[in-house]
Amino acid sequence: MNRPVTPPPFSKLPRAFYLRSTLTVAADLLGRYLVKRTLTGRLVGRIVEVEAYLSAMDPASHSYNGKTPRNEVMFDRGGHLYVYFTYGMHFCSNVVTGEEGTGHAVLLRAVEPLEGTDAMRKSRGLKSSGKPEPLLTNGPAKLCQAFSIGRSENGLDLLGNTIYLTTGEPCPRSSIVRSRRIGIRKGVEHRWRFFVKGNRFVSRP
DNA sequence: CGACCGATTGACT
DNA sequence: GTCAATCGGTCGG
Repeated sequence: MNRPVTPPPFSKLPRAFYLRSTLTVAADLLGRYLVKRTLTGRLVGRIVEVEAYLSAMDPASHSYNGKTPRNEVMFDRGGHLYVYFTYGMHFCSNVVTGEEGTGHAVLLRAVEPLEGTDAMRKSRGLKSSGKPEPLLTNGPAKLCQAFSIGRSENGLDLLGNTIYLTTGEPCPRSSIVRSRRIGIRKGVEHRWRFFVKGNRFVSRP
């Protein structure tokens, strides 16, 4: 077998990708591929929507009040996965950015399913049908369910071989839309949400 | 400890 | 548009 982990022309994003400023990373995440390797195959999705959370300057961020048992992964070095449980039933996943101790992260809000869509449908509890549908992964908790991302994935290093991001198809700046984040009630809200213009897999237009 | 509540989703008026 | 589901994290007493 020995099938390559990242078949050309896609390669795993390097540590340096995640160590840049959070807003830069957020915008640059659009178009990249989220990959999860499982026992039965790969799950792949193209990132089309993200939100940045900026620690001490951001009342809406879990890291606003410093490190706690729940958010400690946010303070890891950039390139780790922060997964949290919310509303008693949902998981959401973030990419940690910046140097160790900063507490910044980018929430993955939506991806376009590219590979492993049958497994995603099964994980989502949806009936089989033909083409990939936005319902599979057009929300932060939906994509976690589709990719089976939960407590055991919290803290994973994205430079490992379980879950990682690849170069994918970087989104041209002209196709990036910036808006206020969704569902934020604390503090004065910022335009720290980024999504691919006109993409039908985005959670909300 | 008890109380409040959330970076959501899906069902429904 | 409204609203309940459901429970761990966080904070106040």
